[in-house]
Amino acid sequence: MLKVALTEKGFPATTPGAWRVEVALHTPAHAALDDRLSYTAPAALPPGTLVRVPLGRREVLGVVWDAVPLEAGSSEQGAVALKLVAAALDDLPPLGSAWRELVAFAARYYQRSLGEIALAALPPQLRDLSGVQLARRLKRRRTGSEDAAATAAPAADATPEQAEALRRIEAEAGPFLLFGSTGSGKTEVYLQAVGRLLARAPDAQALVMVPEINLTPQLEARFRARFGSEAVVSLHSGMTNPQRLASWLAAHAGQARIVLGTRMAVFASMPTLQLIVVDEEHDPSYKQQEGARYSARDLAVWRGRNEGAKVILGSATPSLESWHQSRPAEGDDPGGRYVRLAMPSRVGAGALPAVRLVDMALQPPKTVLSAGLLDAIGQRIARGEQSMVFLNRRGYAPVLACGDCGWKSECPHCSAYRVFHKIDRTLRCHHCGFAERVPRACPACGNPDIAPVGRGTEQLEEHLAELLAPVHRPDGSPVRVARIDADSTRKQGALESQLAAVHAGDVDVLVGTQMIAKGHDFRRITLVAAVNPDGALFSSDFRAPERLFSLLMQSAGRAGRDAAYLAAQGATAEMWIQTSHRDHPLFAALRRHDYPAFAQGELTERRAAAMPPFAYQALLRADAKTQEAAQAFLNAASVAADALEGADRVTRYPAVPLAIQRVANVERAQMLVESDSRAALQRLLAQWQPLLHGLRRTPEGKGVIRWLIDVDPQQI
DNA sequence: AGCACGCCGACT
DNA sequence: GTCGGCGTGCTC
Repeated sequence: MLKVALTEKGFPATTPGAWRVEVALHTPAHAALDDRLSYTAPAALPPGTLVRVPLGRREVLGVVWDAVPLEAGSSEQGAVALKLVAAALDDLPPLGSAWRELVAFAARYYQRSLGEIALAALPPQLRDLSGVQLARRLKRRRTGSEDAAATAAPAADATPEQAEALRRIEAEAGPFLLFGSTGSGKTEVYLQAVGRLLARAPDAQALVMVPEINLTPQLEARFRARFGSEAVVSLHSGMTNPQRLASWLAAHAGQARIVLGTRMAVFASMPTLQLIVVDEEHDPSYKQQEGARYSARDLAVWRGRNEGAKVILGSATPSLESWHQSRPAEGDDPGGRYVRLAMPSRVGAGALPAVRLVDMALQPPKTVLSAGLLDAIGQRIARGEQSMVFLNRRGYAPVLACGDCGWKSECPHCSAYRVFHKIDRTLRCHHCGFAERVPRACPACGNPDIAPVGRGTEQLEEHLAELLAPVHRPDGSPVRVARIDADSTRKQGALESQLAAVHAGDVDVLVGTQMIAKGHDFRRITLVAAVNPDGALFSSDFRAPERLFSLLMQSAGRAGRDAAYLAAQGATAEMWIQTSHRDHPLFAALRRHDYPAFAQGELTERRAAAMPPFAYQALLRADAKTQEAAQAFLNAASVAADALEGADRVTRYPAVPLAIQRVANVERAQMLVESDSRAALQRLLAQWQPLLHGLRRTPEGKGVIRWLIDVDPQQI
């Protein structure tokens, strides 16, 4: 550590080091500060070196971006007296140019500061570890990992479809969209693509991303079994800081051949990266929803092209962006930039489930579970099979209301209702977290008769247990209903143990939110039901149908995963959907498990309405003390943008309140900004940034708490 | 973002 | 009389 003999503190700034270094620091985007600050150093620090530098009264971690020699005696445009770099972490190899290019691109594209992205991409522990501690950590890593080179298990035989996909991945440049139905063995393609790479190139690295932390353990198990434990590390926010640091160091040093992780892993330093896999590429979780709002999937494609690494995007229901980008050439249309690889067949799984639509308009009013569905679940239980029931609403009931005076359980801090949780007798706001004990009587009029309105997973669980009480399992024992959602899995390890109970057959009916729709492979589930999916059909968010279709397809994929089991049971897998809109075209495509037809319909509409992927969008959002202040800021920003070059190519819509306009006593508004040219949109946003800083000082900026730009927003 | 400085209410 | 509320301003 500190091989460059860095000068003691208090060294006079008038006799600085011989070099001026530009350092990227975590300075927030809306602080009107440059994203690189200049310091002096007695030696040339190579770009990518991690340094500690003084900033105000504290000392922070930064990344050297550039170093230039200082002319002896020249007073360096004289403006600011430069401080000295306090320390360089030069035991660590500098971050490579490819990594810095990725960070720089992400900062530019998503309108954030360089240092914010750079520092967010580094393991948090680097920030507070001293050089000595870091050196010790590096040494431990090196000594601990010499053995166990290849305990690799042999690959399974590829099906003809898998073999063809692999052949094209080898032969063509990509990026590839691997369009494989649930159960088609996409993971096996990833495994073999990685396997071939590692066998061919002795030091190559591969990055494999999944949308959720919950999905990493099973993926990790498969990769470790195939390639040996030493080759594989994980990177996700569920790890402890020391674990994350260890994984990050192993990837940075090139020791880890395979990095598995969630969206943050797209920024992993991997000096010999040659393959990137983005599994379930359509999943909205790849878009970061706070801080720097980057899309890890889009960055993966950019990174792959920039570093010459192959990119595989995999999904059974691709995002419409990726689907459109992978369209084949036709007539005048040269086609998209991605190569589409289709794997329609399921491997070792039963036929896709039959989709049954229950017309809720024909059911008695207030029916939660139709008699037909209940009966079907009962039959499965009697045969020892399992069922899964989805409802995308946590808690017991979304609202508690007084029948006398009309009081409802509004959150005092948000424009939303507090959800009734029966288990701990609380009213909880799902937006700001405000929780109170359920009142005994109506707080407004004293009426003791207050009642839950609507239903959530807690109530559905209770309801199902009651209705199914007369049914018995094959051995005569009573029915067991379980629930998995964000509430039931709050404790560490709770999800794992609950999933294990389902696998062990201790559960007959599993109730849950979309959490259970993703990835988990249950062998004995033969029936899946969506109780009330209608909300998304007529949502104001144009992406809602796309998300619903994908969720229902994914859910359907949970049923009948094991062909041998289905055959032995003499069962057929079923997906039940309760809806009041059974003629909706979405369901027609779903019935046939026909994603291409669904996508074509949606894309036709999107093209006609000039919406993504035929237009490029960004949101300017403002948070303020009052809704008027938030909107005034946005409108002033819009007026200011008129003067910018190329403003005529970018449409700015009126400022509107967010769907939930107040959260934790902060009023929120946004403005949609749209163009048919990504470059034009980018140019405008880049020029807009300084104007927005300036606006904070004007009367229109009064009361504005913060503002932010969301490029390629997921939710509008 | 931190972390200061700076001017007004309830307590060791 | 102080401890501390968070409003405003600065960081090479």
